[in-house]
Amino acid sequence: MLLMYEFAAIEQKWQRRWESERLYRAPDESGKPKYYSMEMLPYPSGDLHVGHAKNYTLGDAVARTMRMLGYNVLHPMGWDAFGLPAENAAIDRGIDPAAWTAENILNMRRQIRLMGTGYDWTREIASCEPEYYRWNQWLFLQLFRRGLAYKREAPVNWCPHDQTVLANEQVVDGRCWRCAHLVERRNLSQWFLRITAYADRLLADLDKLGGWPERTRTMQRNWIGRSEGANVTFAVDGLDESIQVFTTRLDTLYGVTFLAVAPEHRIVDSIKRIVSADDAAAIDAFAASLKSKSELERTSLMEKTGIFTGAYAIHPLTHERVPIWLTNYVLAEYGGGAVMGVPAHDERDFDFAKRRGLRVAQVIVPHDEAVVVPLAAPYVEDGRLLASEEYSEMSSARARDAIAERLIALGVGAKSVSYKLRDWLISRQRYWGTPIPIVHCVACGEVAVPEDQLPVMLPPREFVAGQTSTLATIAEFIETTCPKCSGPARRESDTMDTFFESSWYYLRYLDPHNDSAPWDPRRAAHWMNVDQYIGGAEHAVLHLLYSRFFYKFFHDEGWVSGPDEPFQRLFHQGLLLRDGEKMSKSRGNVVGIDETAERNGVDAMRLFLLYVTPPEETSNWTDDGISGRVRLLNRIWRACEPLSGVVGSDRRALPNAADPAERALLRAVHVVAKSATDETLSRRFHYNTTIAKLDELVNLMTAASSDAPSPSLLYAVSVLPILIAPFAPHIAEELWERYGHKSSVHLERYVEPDERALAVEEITLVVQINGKVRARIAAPAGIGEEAAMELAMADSNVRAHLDGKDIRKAIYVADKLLNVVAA
RNA sequence: GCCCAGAUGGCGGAAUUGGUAGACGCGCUGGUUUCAGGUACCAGUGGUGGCAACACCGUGGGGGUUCGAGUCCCUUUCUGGGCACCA
Repeated sequence: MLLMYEFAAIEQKWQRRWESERLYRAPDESGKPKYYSMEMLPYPSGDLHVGHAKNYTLGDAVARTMRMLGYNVLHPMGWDAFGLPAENAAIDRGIDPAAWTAENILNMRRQIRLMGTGYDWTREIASCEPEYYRWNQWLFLQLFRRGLAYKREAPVNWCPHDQTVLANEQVVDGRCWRCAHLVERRNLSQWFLRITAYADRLLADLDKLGGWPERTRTMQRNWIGRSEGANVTFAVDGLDESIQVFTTRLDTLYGVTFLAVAPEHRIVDSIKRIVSADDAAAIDAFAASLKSKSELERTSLMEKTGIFTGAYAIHPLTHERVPIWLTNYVLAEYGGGAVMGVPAHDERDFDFAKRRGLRVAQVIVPHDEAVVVPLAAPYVEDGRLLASEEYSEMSSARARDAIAERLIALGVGAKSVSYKLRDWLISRQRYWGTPIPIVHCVACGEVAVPEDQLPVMLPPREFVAGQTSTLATIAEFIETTCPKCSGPARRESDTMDTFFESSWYYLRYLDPHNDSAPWDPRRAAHWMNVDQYIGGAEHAVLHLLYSRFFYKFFHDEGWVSGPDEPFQRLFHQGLLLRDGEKMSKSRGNVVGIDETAERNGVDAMRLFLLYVTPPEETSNWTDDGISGRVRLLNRIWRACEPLSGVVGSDRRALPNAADPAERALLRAVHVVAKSATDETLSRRFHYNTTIAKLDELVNLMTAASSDAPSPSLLYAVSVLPILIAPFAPHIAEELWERYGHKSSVHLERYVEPDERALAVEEITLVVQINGKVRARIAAPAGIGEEAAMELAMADSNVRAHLDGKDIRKAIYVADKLLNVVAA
């Protein structure tokens, strides 16, 4: 009978024991250096599949290796438990979202344990629990107190399917990030967080984040979108009011032939009063036609349109009259919602001017051109100014400064910086979320719920299948009294964007049961920052930006200390596909955790996920692929288990060996140890190469097995469980126990790579002639150039290729290569 | 359109700093063992030629630097991702 590794019983046995012994608990006090390692917390949607396992297995391997390298590792897990899927399930089926969520958490916690992960479950959190969202509300109140949370009416993104507004970051290609329906534009009064107040710091501090993927930093940079330029004030002819435009190209100011204004601009109402009734009617009609269109529809999807208002602005320097147009392509929310139209030097203005027959006035020419020729396309580069009064002949760069000075002196301009980043809209017109702790009083206005009245509990409600509703419909929740004046008042009926909860949960893990503060700053001082954060790249401008904003706020408030960035190192794992396709229920190609654990075992699954590609790459689940890892585990079992009575702690000292095969075996052990250590400490996490080296080791062990095992084989067998513990924790633990050890292999120190064992005595000397390999000769390590040349010349193939040629020179790379240059 | 990352056997990948291209695994081919086997063991497996020794070709295409290039430079094609009227 072949000896087979009976994974099912063994894996269960150890998962139970780890749990009952709380093996992975991270004490707040320890003599060891701390290491905070975390994966993005999951939404409890139902079932986990092997795609989730790829993420958690990587994080687990990292945490386990760091623990075995001597760190006090904090590796927590929790649940991002508020959100729309639960509410939608509740509406579909007429059930309670809390119950649905609790059931899913139960199942997913079981599945995460089934993966053999080593989390500190004593720190588990769920964001839908009052103990958690109470602090969510508390943090909101602190933001409110500082003026960083405010309510205002603004054009916002409305998803007609999900029946709620969305943050800018949650609109992807003009569509709702969750349900992919086209987003509409609505003017609504909503709660915002003033993330723009932190725009400069969020941008500048990206440079500190050397441990982040460059592409993620670039995405955040682009999202924040800082532009340096100037504001210019254009008076409106016939009005006391003016229009301010933002431009980065002040050097083109003399090329302005029109002003383009968003139909939402404040000036429009005033303009209607000074133009003809026909013009006013046309303005209204144009504004109405764009009113509900989203930014995407108005800009990317539509051609440029616009109407002349009938009014004129006055150019601040030339005092010429400039027609004011309303257009679809000017964004109301950026740069003041008005643009100076310079068709000669801007693609968009050129396009619009051509369509509407507006004048094109060239004022910049390339430095090497003397004359103005009719433009077939706008000239958008810097150059030399023309037709610009005293600024003519200046370079663009100098003119920008000179014109800015003049405008400032005249009081009609100022240098200015604009950002694409907009304030974070956090109101959601949905039930299953954190209630915003504000009361609207007729007399007092917006009043914060006093902190001692937190949490504002999410009221229970009946869900009837097919029926949507929000907190606004629950009268006993809405109707209240004002905390200030005790007069009649109404509670805020919106709940918070769930990204609010996930912007600070990494701090709650540090102090999950604290009922007087969201966390103790001393704990934060000890554990922060997160040393390694692992999660998907899809959060690059969502969670990862919001969290940075929150953390900077906390830092300013003195609640956290040290660097004002939460995540020192970030790693994005790649997707996991199934046979080249995305896993999804509708395709029916989802590989579940349970069935995989049952068929192949968890250790095999973990090894496969780490082995198939480097972790940042998209990888592909195949049933054939995992069988290779099942085979590896069986080979490990057969190499080690029969010797379990022979090996014990006395076999763990590195033996001396003279025999080349034994030396190779010892070396293979330490090659694995070095690889695992290096891949972890370098944060490259390419455990695929570590496991390939493990394959080589096991191949050597299989070849070396005999009735009289050598000291080197016994050594390899005795330390193998330590080597594989981070990757295949169950089989490692089982072998360890069978060797007679009383405590867990996961409490052992990892095998320290030994230079003596890694040293090679014999090398392969590669002999090249003119760069082509002509011989490979075994040679002792440390051989000198002369001796190497002698060996090479003794080789018949080398001599044949050198026949009749003069040796010009030789390049010798120690212990590797000798290249003879000859002609 | 702009920005970023890639392209290596039938497949996933290895080669971290210019120095043996294809480690390791999957698949495939042949064999051994077994009453039996999707899960064992052994051997082979980039292409062409050759009994072999060996030779030539080979890391998307083209060019270059170098004694030597998957790796560096220029250019080009394709793939993936992000941004996309931000004035």
